[in-house]
Amino acid sequence: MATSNTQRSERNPDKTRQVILQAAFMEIYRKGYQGMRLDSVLAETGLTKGALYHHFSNKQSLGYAVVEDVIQPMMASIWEEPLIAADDPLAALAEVIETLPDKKPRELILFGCPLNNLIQEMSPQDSGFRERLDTVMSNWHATTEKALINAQEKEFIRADIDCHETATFIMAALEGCIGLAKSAQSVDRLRSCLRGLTQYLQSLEN
Amino acid sequence: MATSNTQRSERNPDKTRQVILQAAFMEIYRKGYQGMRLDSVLAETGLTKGALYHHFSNKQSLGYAVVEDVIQPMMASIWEEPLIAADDPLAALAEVIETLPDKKPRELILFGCPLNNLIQEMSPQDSGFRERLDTVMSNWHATTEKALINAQEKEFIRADIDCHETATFIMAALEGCIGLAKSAQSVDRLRSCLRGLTQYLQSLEN
DNA sequence: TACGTTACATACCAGTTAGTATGTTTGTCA
DNA sequence: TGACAAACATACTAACTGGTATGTAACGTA
Repeated sequence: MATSNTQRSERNPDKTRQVILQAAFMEIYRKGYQGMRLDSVLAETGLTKGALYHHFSNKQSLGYAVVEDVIQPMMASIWEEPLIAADDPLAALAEVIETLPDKKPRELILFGCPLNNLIQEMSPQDSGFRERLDTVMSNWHATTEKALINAQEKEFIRADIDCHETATFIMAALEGCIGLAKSAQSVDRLRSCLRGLTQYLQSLEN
Repeated sequence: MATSNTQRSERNPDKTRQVILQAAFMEIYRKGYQGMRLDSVLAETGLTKGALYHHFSNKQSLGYAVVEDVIQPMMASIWEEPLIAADDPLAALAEVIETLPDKKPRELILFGCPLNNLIQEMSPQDSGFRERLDTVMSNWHATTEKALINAQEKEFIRADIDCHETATFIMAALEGCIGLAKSAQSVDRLRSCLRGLTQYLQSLEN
């Protein structure tokens, strides 16, 4: 009964799994899925092949797990939580977008959006990735659309606006801004580009 | 003196180089630079290692050449030529954007934009790629900005618009739309998303 | 406390892939 | 026409990389 719960490293399979997932995520974020090397992931965690292949059946399933267990919750925490119960959903949306460069400016400019990176790389090549990534996109779209509908009901934005289509465009424009900043590797360029998006958001106002 | 100029395959180094470049471009377009295999390129062309390493010093320089000699001219032909001398630059811009899904719908949805793909994959990893891709982006931005300034001078769009920033946002939004369509693999979704962009363009009008 | 299972570690393998060394043919030019 | 360089082809290698086979220590459990 004397289980040492001091999160030390005696034996903790759940934590081990998370450690692998997190390291794999960072490697994929930096090098892409195809560029990610299992050996690099293991070197960073201090674990070995045995541990990795105990928790994941192969490289592909590790990649899938990164989408489902890392990227999906990450997107939810960034978007769902701030938007779900905001008084002014449009303002909340603009707030999230504008403060994005402040969170992790260096990583965001260097490596872009983890979700978008994987979509661009893997969607055409692997249907398993495509379906999982599409699910994350659908969830994101749903929360964005809900926020817009909510804002429309509260008459913050015009009644003639197609919330479904607008949500799609906002997502696209945002990913586009982040992606464009990557070629220039400049925070200023990111902010400048995002200003165009906030202007667009303003053009929706009632 | 009897050089058979019937473009047959006696010996034609320039053509050989172009054949390699074109095959490499398609492989990169489909699999990414890291996913592109020299053997696949050679298999498609019917050539061998000797030919490839005679024209290019290594994989990297082949990748660089694809950016400079294939992607750069491709972007120029799509953007510069239609916009450079249009009577109504804003309408011409909207025209290019709207007709984009009609050109190569299948490839565009499956594999996205060749330029954006390479930026997202290679900019963080290889400064040689980054600089060359940034040059292409700068040229594209210059022509877009010129079109906007031209439209502003002809009073097609409002005088208070920052053409530099707006050009950046248009590029970002367009790449975003194309990228988003990839996860859904749907032409409808691309068109729907582009409608948001054309709406934005309309909001610039005088 | 013996036993089986989980959670790893270690050692190794086979296929892939960029790159090289060398040979051969074609065109050019003195 | 003979020599020389350009334009390839062929054969090979070394390193990487995902995956496997096997061993072992921790943990729950009857």
